[in-house]
Amino acid sequence: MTTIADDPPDAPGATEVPDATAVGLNEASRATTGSDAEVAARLRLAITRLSRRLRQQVAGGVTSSQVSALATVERLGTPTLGELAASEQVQPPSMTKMVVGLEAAGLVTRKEDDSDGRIVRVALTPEGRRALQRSRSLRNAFLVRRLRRLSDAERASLEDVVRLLEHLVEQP
Amino acid sequence: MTTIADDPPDAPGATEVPDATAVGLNEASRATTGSDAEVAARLRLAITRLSRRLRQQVAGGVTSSQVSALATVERLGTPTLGELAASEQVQPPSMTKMVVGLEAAGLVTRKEDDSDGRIVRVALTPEGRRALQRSRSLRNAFLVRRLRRLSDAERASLEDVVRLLEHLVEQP
DNA sequence: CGCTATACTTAGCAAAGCTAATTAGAATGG
DNA sequence: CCATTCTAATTAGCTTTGCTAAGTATAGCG
Repeated sequence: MTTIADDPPDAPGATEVPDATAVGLNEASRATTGSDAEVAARLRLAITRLSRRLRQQVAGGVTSSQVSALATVERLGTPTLGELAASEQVQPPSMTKMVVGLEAAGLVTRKEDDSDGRIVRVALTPEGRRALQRSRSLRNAFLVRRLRRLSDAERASLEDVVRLLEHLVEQP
Repeated sequence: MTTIADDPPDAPGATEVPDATAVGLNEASRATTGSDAEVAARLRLAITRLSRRLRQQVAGGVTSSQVSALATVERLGTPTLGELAASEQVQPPSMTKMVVGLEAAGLVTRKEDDSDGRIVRVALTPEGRRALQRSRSLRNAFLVRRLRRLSDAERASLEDVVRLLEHLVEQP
């Protein structure tokens, strides 16, 4: 069961956004608003391509997915492999593979749980923590460079954008 | 452990508040963002995870990357393979492979250019066009459902968000 | 005509995901 | 207390999507 599949057949286009100008972006082009579906389509394509670009930035010998996993380990403390997989929204076997790689690279440790031998707990090594930080500065340089070229208004709303995307991801 | 004094105080995913209304958007004052680097880090993680989710939605027998390519072909008319690769920001060999797949699936045609035998032009077939539309409704349903759950303020700024992301992607 | 430049393809590899099946340990019921 | 069943992780094998390096074919130029 892929967490994602089904959903209510729902529902009418709860479309049109009344008060624009919410974020200080160019309110000129707002008139051309498309339907939810159209915005969704564009969002999807943009995400797909941007992600592609980011994935290629394999800086500091750590890949994008690895950084994501490391960041989640950091956030959760010493999660079980299953918790980690759930948090990253991948299947357990995928996370096993990822963690094996990270362990081989010396970035995390795996340790059987004391009270339950089935459980594997994952923790950051000092190297892992360093890699995470290095990645934060190094790899993000690419993005930061691009962010710099945005207009002031866009930059100003960036944090909101991020919040929105995070919110979108976190939904069940 | 520790040994690592200077860690950024908060982890990227640490916005542990998936509460819709809690995400207060806009307010010009928000321009006082965290550092560029920190916002960039969060943006990257959000993009990575969201893209992962979207990729899993392989609806209608067409994958996410295929849809992206089809959409670009539609947008460009009958691009050369090189133009298509550039537009999708992948290397030519990757696009060759992709197009071979799409052709095998009957979604595009490949045809040598009349005046230049080296050039291959790609065009949508009627099936390709249909697949694109089907995907737009089918696959986007997933996103649309999520978008519906956003707060009004978030929804209001969605189009700006998309514009910003598109802008980010398009940069050279 | 021969050389170079361009456009695409082939070959081979790697990352990151999946499902199905297996193994090992925990929990439970007769 | 053992057999069964459930749970957590792993193994095996596959797919998609990307890459680089090297090859092929055509164009264009001197």
